[in-house]
Amino acid sequence: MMEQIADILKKNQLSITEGRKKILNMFLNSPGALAHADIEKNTDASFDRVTVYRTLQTFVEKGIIHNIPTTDNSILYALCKDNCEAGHHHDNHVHFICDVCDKTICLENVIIPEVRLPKGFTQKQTDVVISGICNKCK
Amino acid sequence: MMEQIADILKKNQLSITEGRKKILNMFLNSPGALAHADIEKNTDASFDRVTVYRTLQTFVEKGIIHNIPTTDNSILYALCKDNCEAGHHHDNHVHFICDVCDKTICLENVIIPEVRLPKGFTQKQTDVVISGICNKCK
DNA sequence: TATTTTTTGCAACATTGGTGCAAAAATGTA
DNA sequence: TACATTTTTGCACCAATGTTGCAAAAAATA
Repeated sequence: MMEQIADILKKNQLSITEGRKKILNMFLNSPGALAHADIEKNTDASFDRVTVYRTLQTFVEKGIIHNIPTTDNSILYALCKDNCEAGHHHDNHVHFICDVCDKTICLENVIIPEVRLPKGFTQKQTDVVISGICNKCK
Repeated sequence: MMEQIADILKKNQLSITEGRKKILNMFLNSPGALAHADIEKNTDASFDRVTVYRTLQTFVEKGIIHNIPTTDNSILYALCKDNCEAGHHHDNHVHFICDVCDKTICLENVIIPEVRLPKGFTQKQTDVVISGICNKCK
């Protein structure tokens, strides 16, 4: 398991450090998305706040994680699937926020439908955020 | 015009104050969404920061405005159309964020296509945020 | 107009995010 | 393994954003 994590870091030309391994491990073991606070408040590993910020930034740049739009002023991060590359996210799945457990889940299999924009608009990225009740809370 | 504004406030059982009138007016005259900072940095009206926060909160609660999901840690607000009621938003249009002018536009006529969720998920609200280049910047 | 209720502004605080720099850790090389 | 180089980390400090309590001011009500 820890081998797999080191591999991911190596593949992305990142130094293998305790912090990065532990944070990446959190994502691999999390069913949903994580906020900065979730990582900082992790009990069995304490990093400096700044380290967490920088690690998350690095992971986003490398295409290991992506961030998810939210209606409050928080930033959520989730693991990218294999088709994300450094500096280029292909993030075409739906994000689901559960009103009960408050978790955000990437619905990898739900593809975003095509949206036809009015004339003159050029479309680059489309984010779909659906809220409701998830399969575990119903 | 100012009459219309007072009416909206009255209809929502809100005291009619200078601050609320001016902030609501900004929304009525804005083609797109507004951030807290846009309102605070408004030149011809200066309110206390706290007043702006509280006014926006109140407007969201009353269903006058709604907030739009973003991938950064900002909150965007936009006017609700008539079918929003207090505590109950029906916000089924697409939001467009222009990468050039950085404005957010509600595309009222672009209806969100139906998304089929996996079994067990109940859908309440769907937000679609598309980024790219708007019709004015192209 | 007078009284009651609501809203505002101020001060103080909490949280979140960013920067520069020296110490520490990781990497590459002999 | 030991060393030099590069990268990352932690600390101190700063800036922006958001919140709360409370007295003064404004709006609604009688």
